[in-house]
Amino acid sequence: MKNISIRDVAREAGVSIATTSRVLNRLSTVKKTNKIRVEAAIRKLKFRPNVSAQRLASKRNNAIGLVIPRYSDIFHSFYALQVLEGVGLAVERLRLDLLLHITNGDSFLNISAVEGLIFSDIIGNEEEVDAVLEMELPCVIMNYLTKDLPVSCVAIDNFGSACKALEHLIKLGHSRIATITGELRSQVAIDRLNGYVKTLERHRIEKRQAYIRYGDFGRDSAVKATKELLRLKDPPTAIFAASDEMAVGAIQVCIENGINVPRDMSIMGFDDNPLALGFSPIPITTMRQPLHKMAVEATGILHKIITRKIKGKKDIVLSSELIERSSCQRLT
Amino acid sequence: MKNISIRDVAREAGVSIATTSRVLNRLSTVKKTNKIRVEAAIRKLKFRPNVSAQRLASKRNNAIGLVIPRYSDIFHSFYALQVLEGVGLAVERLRLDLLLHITNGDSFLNISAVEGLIFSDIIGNEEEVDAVLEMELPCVIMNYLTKDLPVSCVAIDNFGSACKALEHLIKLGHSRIATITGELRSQVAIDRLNGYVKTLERHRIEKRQAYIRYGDFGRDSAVKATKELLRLKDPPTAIFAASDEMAVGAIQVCIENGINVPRDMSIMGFDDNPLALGFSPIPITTMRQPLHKMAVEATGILHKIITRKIKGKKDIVLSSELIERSSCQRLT
DNA sequence: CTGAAAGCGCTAACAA
DNA sequence: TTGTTAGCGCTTTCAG
Repeated sequence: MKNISIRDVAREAGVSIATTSRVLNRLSTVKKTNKIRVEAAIRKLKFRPNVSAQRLASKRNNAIGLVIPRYSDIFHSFYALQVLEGVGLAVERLRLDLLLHITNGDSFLNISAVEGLIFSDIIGNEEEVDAVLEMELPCVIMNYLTKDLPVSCVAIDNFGSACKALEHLIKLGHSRIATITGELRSQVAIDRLNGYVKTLERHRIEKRQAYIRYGDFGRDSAVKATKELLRLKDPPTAIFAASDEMAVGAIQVCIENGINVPRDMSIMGFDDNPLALGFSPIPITTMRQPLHKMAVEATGILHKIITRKIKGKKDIVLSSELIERSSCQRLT
Repeated sequence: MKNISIRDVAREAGVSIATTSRVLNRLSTVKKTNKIRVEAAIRKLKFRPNVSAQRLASKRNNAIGLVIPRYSDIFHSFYALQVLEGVGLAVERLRLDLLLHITNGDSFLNISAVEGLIFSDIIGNEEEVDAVLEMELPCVIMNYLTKDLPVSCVAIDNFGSACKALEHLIKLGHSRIATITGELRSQVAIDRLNGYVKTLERHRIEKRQAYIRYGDFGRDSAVKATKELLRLKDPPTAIFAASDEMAVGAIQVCIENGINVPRDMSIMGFDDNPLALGFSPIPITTMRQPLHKMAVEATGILHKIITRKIKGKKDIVLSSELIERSSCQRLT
């Protein structure tokens, strides 16, 4: 039993290969009766076009690559998952194939297998990005804005989001507001910290060095930081944690120390990460990042670049949304 | 600037196309000097073979597909992530392309784009599995054992793992052991429950219906179940939770109720899921499932089937490992 | 609206 | 060890 090809379908339908190809490609220049006959033949023969041949002949390949850096714990990251899901959904709608490439930078995706690339993050993949750019392969970078590189970016406004978060806390009457930062080697964490600082300045609220504690997005670092904050002679009345995981840690420490959240301490998270929120004793007020949307947008832009509906660089910045739950309260 | 092809390389190197192809494919029948010249030409021209042409000509395509069901929260699942990471790693080592297909069953992966398929789970993809089997496309199913289907399976011995867990608790002197099950529509949850039941029987320990509480793998369900357990006139001294998430919930409830874990209550988890364990106030004793290994094995088997190093069905069952931490204690 | 035919870039006999 | 050449299965002019 050999594989059936377009030839067999053409013969079965009593038309030429060209006509068969036309109905395959939905070209409208086919007489209705012929179209029907071809479609019947396809069904009868269970014909599936050979994508490699299609790609070779058409010089299109209808596939994009998603490259994800291989950190040690990238796969414990809510971020990676949302990206994957968003891109996965988008490619399905766009009817593109998705080639997944998880790399620490030492291997490369075979470039001719895709028409474009999405980098879920630039960190750890700088070289590959450069290489791709040099080959003029369409590409978009997520979660990072660059003015220097001629490449489209889709990112979240972490600075603005942190500002929004702080505004909320201030509006609730807080002025003794601490923050637990994320891993400051990441731009994301820096932006969130800057948002914290700038908003305090804007409101002429005194900044205290002791209120800035350095975390790493993980729960343990927040546990440590929160304990330190509670030991302060003049402890804060609110904590802005740069991640929900850290917010959960902070809440747990407060509870263990008999401090009621939110009555005695307002705690705000960041991410709206259900993985973390599920473990919180009380619902956390947080900033919801449109990660999923970011991924969908990135895929859409890439597709438009590939199909030449966009030329040049196109950046998108998405903003986060305040999700009020019950871990923050008006200062009484 | 047109794309450079093998032709250009051959001309540049002063050899034939065939020879060029040979060095591309690492066929050892090429004279060293020619090999070097070709390699130099490739580098000079920055030549990258066109994979579609290679695939069309060779009838191999060096790509496999991973199909992941699109549950509403598949992407909050530790399971999906471990699978993805494991398969991702394996394909990189095997130098295969990975096509990712996240589906709720209504769309299909273009079969000619891959040489084989891995199903991360059979649930929700029964039809696609059947279709694939019918086309005789190599395929392996993860996390599910079937004797009925002529298809290779790689799964974890959930029954045996649960038995091991119970043995541990019993060895610690417990006999009033409760369990909080997973979502019983899944085979995994059923197997774990059966392991619980069978081990109690084997040790002639009285089974009480009240000690079996039905959860859904999620924290909330365990919170509810644990509260019920604590209200019992004759509460258990140990709880075997079918997931770490549930174990965390159970521990939190105990602590809230002034019950010391592990002194007054031993709690055992399942999964060794760092996402959950990080939120636990105390380190959880649990069963570590080799999910990552399962994914790597599945990829390996698929590759062997494709390359005909294996014929027929080949199943692998992996067992879990007891990870002793501090949420369980000898009954005093 | 249709068909013949020329490739797409590469692999793999086969012959040398 | 090498080169010649016939396809792989499809798309796409181009002429009808």
